[in-house]
Amino acid sequence: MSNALSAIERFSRYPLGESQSVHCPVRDVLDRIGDKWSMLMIMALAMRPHRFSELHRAVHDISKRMLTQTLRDLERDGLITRHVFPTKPPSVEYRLAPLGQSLLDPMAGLIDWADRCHGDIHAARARFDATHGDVPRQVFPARSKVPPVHKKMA
Amino acid sequence: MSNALSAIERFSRYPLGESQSVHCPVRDVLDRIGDKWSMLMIMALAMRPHRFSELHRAVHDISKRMLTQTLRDLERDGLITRHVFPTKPPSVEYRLAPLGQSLLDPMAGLIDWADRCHGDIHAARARFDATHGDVPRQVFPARSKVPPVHKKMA
DNA sequence: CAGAATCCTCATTGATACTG
DNA sequence: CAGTATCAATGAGGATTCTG
Repeated sequence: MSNALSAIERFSRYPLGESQSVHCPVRDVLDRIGDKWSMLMIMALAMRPHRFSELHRAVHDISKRMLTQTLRDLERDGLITRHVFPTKPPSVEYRLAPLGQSLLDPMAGLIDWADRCHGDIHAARARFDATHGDVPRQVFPARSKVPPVHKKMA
Repeated sequence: MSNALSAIERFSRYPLGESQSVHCPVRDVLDRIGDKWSMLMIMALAMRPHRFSELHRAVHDISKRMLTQTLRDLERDGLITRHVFPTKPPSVEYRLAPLGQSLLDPMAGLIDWADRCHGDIHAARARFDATHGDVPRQVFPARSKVPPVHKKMA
């Protein structure tokens, strides 16, 4: 539980700010799996190869548009591979590339953490909401300016 | 490199789709650290406590608005704590809560992965772009409909 | 200094219709 | 089936201004 610091410190040699994710590994990884669907895709494909529709059914609250785009980005980054079988109708299978496999362990660590801690998190959240429910942080009397009429009126 | 599957499978017992991040640990963790700044904050605070402005300088391409909001969310979830020193001018210090500490190891695993693999990823990306540069996926002749004039014309 | 409040823009996503 | 193309809506995030 302390070798984490080594990674943190190694990371901290980067500017940490302003880097356009070119040098900063944190932003790099977040841009890759931090989006809404990539990690779900990786998870599904970790079990076994899936066809397009299978993935759609597995996640089923993703739109076809985002499914296509997410898979395309993952393929582009070399995390998954795409195999087209020229049947009729066509059938396309996606599988985890070795690079994607190498991501499974780090991801599993994160999932384990989420599993262990989501209870504490929800508890903390409930506590926070109960405490700071009102009184946001400081109390600004909200000097009356203009009545909040704020409609763009097409 | 195989105990990852245990986590994956444990995860796969969840519906995987449609869950509003209430039951799905993957979405849970992504909603928490998958945003643009949370992980950076955790990293910075992993080294030592920081004051508001210190964090702003450390990241310095975050706006004060997002800095405030991100810190607030992290505090709400119990990952960091906030200590107000009633000096003049006020000074507020943020530190990692135990719950936040527990996240360091999983995060470090991810950072390590990013460090090791971003080279391969960029290579794969360049390869993909060179290959599929045009010819997106299938070749649709793009039946001429309307010229792509598509400006909202305020 | 450490935020809050307001406004506004653009990127991400969803919905729909179409195709080989 | 496995996408593509287009449009519409949402929401995250930035810029600015104000306060104790």
